[in-house]
Amino acid sequence: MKQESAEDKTREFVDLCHEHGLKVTPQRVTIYREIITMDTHPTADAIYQIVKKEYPNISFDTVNRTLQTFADIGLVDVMEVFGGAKRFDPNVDDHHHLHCIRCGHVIDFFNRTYDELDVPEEIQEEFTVLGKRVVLKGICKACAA
Amino acid sequence: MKQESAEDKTREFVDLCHEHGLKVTPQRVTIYREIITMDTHPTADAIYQIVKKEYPNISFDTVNRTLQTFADIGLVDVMEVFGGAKRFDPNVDDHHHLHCIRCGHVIDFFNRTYDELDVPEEIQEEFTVLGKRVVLKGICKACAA
DNA sequence: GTGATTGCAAACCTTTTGCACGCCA
DNA sequence: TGGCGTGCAAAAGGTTTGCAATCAC
Repeated sequence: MKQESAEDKTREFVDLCHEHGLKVTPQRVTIYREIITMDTHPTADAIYQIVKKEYPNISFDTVNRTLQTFADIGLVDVMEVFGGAKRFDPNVDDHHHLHCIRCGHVIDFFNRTYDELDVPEEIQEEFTVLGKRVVLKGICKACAA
Repeated sequence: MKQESAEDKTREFVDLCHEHGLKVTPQRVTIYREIITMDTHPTADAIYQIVKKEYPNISFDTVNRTLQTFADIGLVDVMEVFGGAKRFDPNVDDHHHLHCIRCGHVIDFFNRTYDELDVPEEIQEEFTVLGKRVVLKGICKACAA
């Protein structure tokens, strides 16, 4: 979790685009700048609604396609959801999820022990593990009340 | 994992329906009998295609609504998916998932250590944990080849 | 200049809703 | 018999696709 200035972030973004042969368009920059400040798991439409304020002419398709592109280059994750619209996770650092089965919300949490979970030999033989996540299912405080 | 005869299973199902005030209809019995034999994570449509063979007049809606009903009474789980159609998990025992980011398939696996993972105090204070699952993200053997 | 990207529209897929009929309890 | 459950049809919601115009390199 290092602090970076907005310019650093933008430079990083430009580099990443070039690495993957992607053009740096104002639409992509705007979307990028919006999502990196989010700590929720927005749908494409939610991002579209926010980006539209700064860039009124942008189309939903551009936002949606850009998010797919960002997912392809590892800039965002596509989240596991339980029905409904696809959600994107701007936080690609190791983290875990609390999933409230009542309201459906997914809350991020961090836990070093879970990050360092051992993967059994027999699974590593059959499957190349790239990341791991613990999902806790239950009832959040708001819903319990 | 105890073995049970088909009649045992059906009796169990009838009991469960009565417990929840649900009527035992031939459609529900047929769907139930089909899904308990599955070890995959079918979509509603996949189940519809299979059930239709045995019960040609059944409608997709009935299958879909029945699956929701089954999910409500804990007979199946609604799976977390990464876009696309909702998937149902007929296996409600504790288990974990391998998620192949290339083909999108999700493979079940069982692991006692993961089942017994400790949940940190500070989370239990904020969140009533009902279940836990480890999701390993990576590349499956078929896709690696 | 040229190929990637955008914006628009239509198509597609899945899920949800409303309603009349039928069947289980 | 009463009310839940079913089947059909339409609507809604989200994603994908095709194409012409535009823009970054």
